[in-house]
Amino acid sequence: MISTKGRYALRVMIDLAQQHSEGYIPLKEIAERQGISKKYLEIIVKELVNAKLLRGVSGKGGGYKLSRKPGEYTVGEILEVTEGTLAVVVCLSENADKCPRADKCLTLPMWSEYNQMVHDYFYSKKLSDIM
Amino acid sequence: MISTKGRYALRVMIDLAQQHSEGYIPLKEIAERQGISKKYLEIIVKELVNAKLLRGVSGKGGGYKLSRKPGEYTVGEILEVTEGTLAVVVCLSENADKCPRADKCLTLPMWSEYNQMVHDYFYSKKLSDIM
DNA sequence: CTATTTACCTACCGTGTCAATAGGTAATTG
DNA sequence: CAATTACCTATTGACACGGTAGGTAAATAG
Repeated sequence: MISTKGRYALRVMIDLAQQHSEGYIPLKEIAERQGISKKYLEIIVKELVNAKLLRGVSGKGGGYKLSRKPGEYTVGEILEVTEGTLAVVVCLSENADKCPRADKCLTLPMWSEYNQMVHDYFYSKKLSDIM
Repeated sequence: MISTKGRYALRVMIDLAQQHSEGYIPLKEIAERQGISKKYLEIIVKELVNAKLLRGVSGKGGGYKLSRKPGEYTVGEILEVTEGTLAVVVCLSENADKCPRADKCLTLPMWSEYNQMVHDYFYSKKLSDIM
């Protein structure tokens, strides 16, 4: 299940996409507009900055801003930053050590197919598609 | 992410499907064949029994058995029993109270579409498809 | 140069779930 | 009666979720 963190991140990104080309937007404004605790958003936004999806500037007149155009973000990459992974089972996550049962595992093909489906869905959806 | 519980449940169901029409299979055998802790499987199997997906019989000669034919189970219902829900966001889970933002929520349509996709995938996949 | 505004940083907390383990009781059969 | 099996009730440690609290650093306006 997609957690609050991922869902909030997406809403922040959409919010910023809508204010795009208006300079830096303070988090306070976003939090109020979205009705989300600013304190909690700080954590989320920090991760988005670390991943270079956003740019943040301190001080008066500062705030946050998309670092690309809305059409150049996929929903998948936004979710992956905040959710850690989009993998649908642990065996298919990035840093999983090869399962010894993999060869004979009857369920693995299904998980792989499902995983692919989920990946394709979110990586073909652009931020600009949902604003 | 699908938890160990759901993945184990599926493996138990497949195991039993393969031993189908061989009477009741003791959990000990399944646990050994699958290389999963029997104690932990007890918890999972209990839920499957409660949901009437399996029949369990105590005593010598007892064990577990599918209550239907493998082709009559969907992967979706098996996962739903053990995972609690298949909903991809909390707003779309069974017992969620209507979100006040629903009308204007820009992300909801995407979650709904995604939710539908996941649901369709797992409910169109039969147990007999993955044995 | 100072006050204000903003991001950024560290720490903490309560609750719940996951993945098990432990140690029984009840039912059924040979 | 003995053996086998399911079934039941805890308990545990680790960790993630969804926050809150309170501070420091940077940048700008005046």
